[in-house]
Amino acid sequence: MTDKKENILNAALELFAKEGFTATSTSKIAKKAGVSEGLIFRHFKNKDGLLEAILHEGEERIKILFANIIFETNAKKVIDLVFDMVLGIAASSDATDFWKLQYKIKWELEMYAESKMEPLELALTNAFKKLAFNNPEMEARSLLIIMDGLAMRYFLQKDFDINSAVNFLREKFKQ
Amino acid sequence: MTDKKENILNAALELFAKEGFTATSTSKIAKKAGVSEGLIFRHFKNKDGLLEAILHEGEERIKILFANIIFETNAKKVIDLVFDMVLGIAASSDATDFWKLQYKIKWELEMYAESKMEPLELALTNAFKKLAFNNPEMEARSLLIIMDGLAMRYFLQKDFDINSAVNFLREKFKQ
DNA sequence: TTAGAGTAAGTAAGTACTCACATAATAATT
DNA sequence: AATTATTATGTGAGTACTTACTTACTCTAA
Repeated sequence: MTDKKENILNAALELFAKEGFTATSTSKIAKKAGVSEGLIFRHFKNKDGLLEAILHEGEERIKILFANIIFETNAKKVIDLVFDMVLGIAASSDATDFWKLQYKIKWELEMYAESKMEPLELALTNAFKKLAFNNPEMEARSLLIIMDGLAMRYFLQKDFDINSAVNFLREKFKQ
Repeated sequence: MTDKKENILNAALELFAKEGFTATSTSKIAKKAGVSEGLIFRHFKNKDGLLEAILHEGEERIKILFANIIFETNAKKVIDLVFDMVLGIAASSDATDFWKLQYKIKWELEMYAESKMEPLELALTNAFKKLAFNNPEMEARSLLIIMDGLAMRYFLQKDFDINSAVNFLREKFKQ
């Protein structure tokens, strides 16, 4: 991958996350990346292709992030790691941009990729089963719903205290 | 309010909720509403003004919806009514469009109006206090976070079973 | 020498918005 | 009551500008 191609991907990620996909023009991306507008179309065919490339890179990233949780055998730790993941995203500004884009795209283009979350949901179900919860499937699903709620607040509500919210909810899943 | 003005508001609500604010052009709205494009600007000054008018109508609607919950004195019922509200939104297709817009706009324009939810959060805090929960503030906040998570899934995940999710989570807040 | 990386200057189709003008409803004045 | 003046509602054709995308071209490295 050439430098300029990477510049385009970085600039697009940042702008899409900040302004949204439709509101970000290819000329804005080119300017930010320091390249000619035509180069975007040389490398990615069209604007959709550029988004696809970013999302594809993202999938790899998500896989790696999830792998650490999925391969954990201690049930209690699995649940804890999911909460830690949220705090981890909030701690890294690079990860924040990336995850914000994931959510923004979900709302703007209405493409909820359930399959992406499936392995995590399965790992959680298994963990709750081990801990003898009497509805492990729903318990796992609920936890992921809560994650979405937390993410939403974190990204959109300026003064949101994610740490205290995460720690409180963590306790709710302990007994 | 004239018929044509109302047509514009309805068409815009539907299109904004479906396609997003930026992605919806004023010409599309005019066509759907069956009016000339110029009339939009006569009535609402500009595209932002049109959105503002829709959002303002929405605020009144939210106030009415919340009032029923806030004036409930039975603590257990307050919590139950919040869950009922979510199911109510899912049951009415008209309410669905309206609430979907609220969320879409949040993400697209990144304006999270915390103040809108404040009275509801207060009522919930009070309810949890009455029920002797030992962190009623966080309990209330968590419930609203969960509502956001539920809304997100309902609007974006096609096969999401909101009824079973709501009923399961309802139980979690009972003891 | 040939393919990929890169650019500047285009393109047609849209974008939000304006303006001159027509008509309908309301108010004021005879 | 009848006429006039004034506003509010509505339109169609236009505006300047932006949009995603193309094309013809140059440069560079293998």
